[in-house]
Amino acid sequence: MTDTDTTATTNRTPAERYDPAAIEPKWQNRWAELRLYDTDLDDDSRPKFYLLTMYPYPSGALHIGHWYIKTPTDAVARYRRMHGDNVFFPIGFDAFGLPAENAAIKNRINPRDWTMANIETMRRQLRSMGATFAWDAEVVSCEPEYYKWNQWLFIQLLKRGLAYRAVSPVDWCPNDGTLAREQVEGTDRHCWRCGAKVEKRELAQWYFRTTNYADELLDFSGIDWPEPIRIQQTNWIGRSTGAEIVFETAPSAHHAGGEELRVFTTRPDTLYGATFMVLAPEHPLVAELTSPERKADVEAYVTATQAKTEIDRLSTDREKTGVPIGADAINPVNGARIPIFIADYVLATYGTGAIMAVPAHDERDFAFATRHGLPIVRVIAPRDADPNEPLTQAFVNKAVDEAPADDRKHGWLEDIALINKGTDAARELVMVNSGPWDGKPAIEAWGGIVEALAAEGKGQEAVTYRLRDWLISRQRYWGTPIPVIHCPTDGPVPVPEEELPVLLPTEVDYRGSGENPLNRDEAFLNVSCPVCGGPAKRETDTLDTFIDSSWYWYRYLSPNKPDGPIDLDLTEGWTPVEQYTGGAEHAVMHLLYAREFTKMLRDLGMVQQNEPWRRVFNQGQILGMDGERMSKSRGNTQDPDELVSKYGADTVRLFLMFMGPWDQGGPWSPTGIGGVHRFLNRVWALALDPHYREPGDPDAGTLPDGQGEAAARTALRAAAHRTLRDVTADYQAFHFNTMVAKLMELTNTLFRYRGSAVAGGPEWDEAMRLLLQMLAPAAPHITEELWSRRLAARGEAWSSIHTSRWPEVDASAVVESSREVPVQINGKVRDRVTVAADASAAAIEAAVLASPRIQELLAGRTPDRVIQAGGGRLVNLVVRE
RNA sequence: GCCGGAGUGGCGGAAUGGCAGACGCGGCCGACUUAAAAUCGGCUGCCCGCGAGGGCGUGCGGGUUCGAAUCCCGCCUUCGGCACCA
Repeated sequence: MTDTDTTATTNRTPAERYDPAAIEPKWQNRWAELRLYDTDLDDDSRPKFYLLTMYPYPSGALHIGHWYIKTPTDAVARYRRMHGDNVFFPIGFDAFGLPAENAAIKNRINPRDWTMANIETMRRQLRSMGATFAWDAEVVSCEPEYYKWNQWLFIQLLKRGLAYRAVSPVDWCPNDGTLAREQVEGTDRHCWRCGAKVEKRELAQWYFRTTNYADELLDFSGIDWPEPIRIQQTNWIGRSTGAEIVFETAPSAHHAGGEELRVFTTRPDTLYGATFMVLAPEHPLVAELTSPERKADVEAYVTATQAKTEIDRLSTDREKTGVPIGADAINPVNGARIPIFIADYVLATYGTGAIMAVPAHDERDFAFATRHGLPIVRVIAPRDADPNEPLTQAFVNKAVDEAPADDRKHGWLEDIALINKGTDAARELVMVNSGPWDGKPAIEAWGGIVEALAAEGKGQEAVTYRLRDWLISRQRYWGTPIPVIHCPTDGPVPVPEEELPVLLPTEVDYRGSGENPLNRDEAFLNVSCPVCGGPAKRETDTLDTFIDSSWYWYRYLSPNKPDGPIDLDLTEGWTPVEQYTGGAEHAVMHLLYAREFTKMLRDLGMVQQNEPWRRVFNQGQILGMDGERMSKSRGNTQDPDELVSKYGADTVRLFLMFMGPWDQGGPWSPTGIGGVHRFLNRVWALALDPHYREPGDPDAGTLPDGQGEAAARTALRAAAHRTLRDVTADYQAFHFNTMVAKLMELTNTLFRYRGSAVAGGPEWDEAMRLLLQMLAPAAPHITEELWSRRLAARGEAWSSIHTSRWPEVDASAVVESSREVPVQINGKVRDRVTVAADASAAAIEAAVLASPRIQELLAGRTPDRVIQAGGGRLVNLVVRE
């Protein structure tokens, strides 16, 4: 802290210094006392505006990244209130999750104690932002009052058949149990905690039937979301239309054959070109079909596959490895025997876990065939081409490559349609090496072959998705216990609703391991079966925390409702949420899970809407100075408290908004925060002392050259209203950085007139009022202070600037009488001419041609063309050389 | 690897088919001050030129257009996500 007493000895300014430390707590307390931002959820007299920011994970202390996320959203809340909206802007904590367990194991404390202490710290820090959260509505997801309803909803979904149990593999460490992907380290895949080699283990786990909703999730109608998020979700869902085709295994020395092998393909038209088949190494028939002499190789390959991540397996530039299993399949259309392989580029979780390989028409299959010396048979070719000429690469579709880019995005079927429409790139493609189909147009084969198969019961059209059902089981302590009891007689039985919540035991001993401690908690584990009363075991898996975050904003509306998760009446009045803001890293998973969960809630009758949020804005992520993600463990966090004590909350808020576009994020750097602080000081100085003349400015107190007093008044008013027009648009579009820049510009303009004849006059006064109101949502404390002084000076009773009405643009103030037109010759700016604001095109052209500089450059030539762009905003003279 | 975003002065960024570099930081110069700090004002993309002025310039290479940071094609770099981090 610097000693501010020295100001008394300088004659810099007679006015009082801007001291945020004195102002900010004062107004924060005043707002709290007056309950200025409490939301009356039953007030129907004003438009409702539900503004939601992603509830934070209580990781420890707030860092600057939290401020980056929250303060612009708070500015929006304040901006909407100034428009008379009834704004609901709640906050809570996403309190279950892995970091609490990691901290608990490491420090031998209880995850709940760790979490609750962090929440306490973060609550205090969130208040210091001057944010207008509706704290009464707070939701903390690790409280039984909340997770009880996770359990209740799970049971409803189970009864509806939307939750089910299936076996699937997890990454498993013998010492620490199930591992998250981030807990598996290195190419040798060892455990992050103990270093042991990670294995796969098959576990029975719980799922939600997400895929039921796949088609509906592709439909974004009725919501207004940024296109990149919609595209990412659409690609994540990955709908493909194709066919399921039934192959049969061929008899062999060791095997009778005749098993069905179903494949999914998007290219049934290429069926005659299938020269081998590939199963996922995890395919259930692999063990059975493998011949004795291939067994060792196949098993080794299966084991090797387990050590690979899906990202590795799907990488298109990796060598396409695989091994034959010593069995053949029979192509249903021509009876050809084709060898069966396993290869890791085929995934068990997609389609049927098996493909027919058509190397001539698929790049991955082509690579595999080339590597393993398998035949490549072309079945589609241009009519005039030699069908048996060897291919150097997969013939995916030459016509597609030459088609206009927009058309190329569509699939094969559309491309064929396009070819038949006779586009420039169109070329007639015909079937070859395809028995009865030879010579027929390729466009007929796709549907025709599927139809023929269907007639014989050997295939049908099918749709498959990249999206998989949602695995909701977690082998962890710190989460919502799954309310199920496993009875040896009755199987898995839901816990009766009147016994909810199934409480998480408060005492927990990790014994230094990541293994779920619930597995050895005898008191928790041993229960009687709700059906037969016999001895039974409680489920020890807990729910994925993405479930907590899939409905918390509904709970905010009635956080204490004792007899159900959601208040239907309030929900109907207040949701879908008008605006949701949160990190871009959530563009797919959280934002998709929660959409799906909302649709399930709708099907349970808990809500009457299809989508949870009308608008979504993903802000960028603020990184540490090292360019890495900010985290306590990396030690690259910035403590906002430090900055707040030095500059005040208003400066920090404003600086975060000014840094750059909000959806971009970027590495944190405090460089430049002084400039924002200086800006607030200038606003302060203008408001307190309009007549002060700077001794350091030679022009202080004078009007700009050639500007009379009347013109100065008009110019001041025009600047204020133009700023209001632009700033309003910027708030609306979340362009906070340019919003601040425009307020700085207006401040600079006011500074130019400070101490002059127009300072303190009605136009000045209006400009000051607009400046304070425009700045109020972003810098709430300083504007409230200056507003209160302004009211006092005018002898008016106090009322908060934040309840004042957002001003209206006076369009007549914005219009100008003349404007400057840049003049280009062949696209290079060579001159500017001034014309009347309403000058006609002819008048502009005349003015341009009359310019001495332009005449000189034209040197007697007449322009070949005169282009007036944007209604005469710019003129381009085209002169041929 | 796949999907999505971004690349512009010394730095953060503005401009999304029409004046490249708004606004701010930093730097230089000046005013005020005994002085320093603070504050205020001016200049500040690069190159050539005393100057008037000219040339070059938005990651790289091509293209469309009277006109491209912006649109299209092909690359490069970087950030986010890839299903048990939240």
